[in-house]
Amino acid sequence: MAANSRFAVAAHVLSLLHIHEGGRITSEYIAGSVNTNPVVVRRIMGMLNKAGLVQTSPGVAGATLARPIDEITLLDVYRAVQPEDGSLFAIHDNPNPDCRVGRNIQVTLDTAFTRAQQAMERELAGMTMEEVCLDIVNRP
Amino acid sequence: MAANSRFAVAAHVLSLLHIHEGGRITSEYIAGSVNTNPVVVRRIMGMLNKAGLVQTSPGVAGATLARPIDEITLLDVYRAVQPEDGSLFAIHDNPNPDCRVGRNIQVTLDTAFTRAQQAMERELAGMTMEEVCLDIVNRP
DNA sequence: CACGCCTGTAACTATAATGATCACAACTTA
DNA sequence: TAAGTTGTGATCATTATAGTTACAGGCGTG
Repeated sequence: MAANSRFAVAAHVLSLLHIHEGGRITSEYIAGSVNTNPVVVRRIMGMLNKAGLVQTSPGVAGATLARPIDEITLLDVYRAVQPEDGSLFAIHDNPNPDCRVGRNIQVTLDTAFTRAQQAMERELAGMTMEEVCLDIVNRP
Repeated sequence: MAANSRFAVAAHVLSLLHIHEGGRITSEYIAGSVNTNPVVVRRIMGMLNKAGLVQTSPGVAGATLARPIDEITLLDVYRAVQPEDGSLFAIHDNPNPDCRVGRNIQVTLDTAFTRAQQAMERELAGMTMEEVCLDIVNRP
């Protein structure tokens, strides 16, 4: 469970909120669908709330989507639940500045890694939660 | 240090091997440039060896590139040092099969996540270690 | 208004990945 | 043979994540 499944859980939560729109589903109900603990759901809903994707109110069940479902991209969801600096790849610290490779490797790799990450993010930005929900309801 | 910097270290190692081609650099020398422990370097060289990117011999210093530097892509390097199943994003286990969302979320997200990962990998596949080395030596 | 339900959070635990380090067997070469 | 090197197992510290308990505070219905 060290792998980061928050992205997937967040997409799951948003799908449920959309499909049950109007109703009032509790974190306990959502947790039952995700198969996890209600607190985990509330934590992720908190991140989605901070990111402006949903609106929640303390004490009242049933968060609402803060935006039309077709205006929430997977990139929005991904970024909402990434607390770190958002870098997909890490670069080792303090390479030897007395070595030409050590001196320049960080800048060089940062450029390359950024390109790769942006390609991934462009793809995520091209998919919306509406498509995800449609795909879900069109399956048996 | 939980972030995975093996990809960056592997690129660093390959750059050193190319730039010092013909010479015999030890894992200790490489570790000095990377700023880590020689054992860490040897382990990563072992993965590069298994992936067919370098050739090493027990007891003898100075691994050699197993392929021309311009035929080693960053995707090759990335894959060489990813021991896991290679998935960029994790999906939570055992969602509730009695719920339409829980029943289908895994397949749906797997499709979307695969698309994003493939976009990233295509970008990595478009960059070679030759370009990385050129960029390094062209810097002060 | 009182009670019950729900959210938001802090605190703690368990698990896993990673990197650093020590130790040592096996191999190469001078 | 001796020195140096690789390959690898074992251990430890650090960190991220998820699961869980506990509880303060908000909300709404009776």
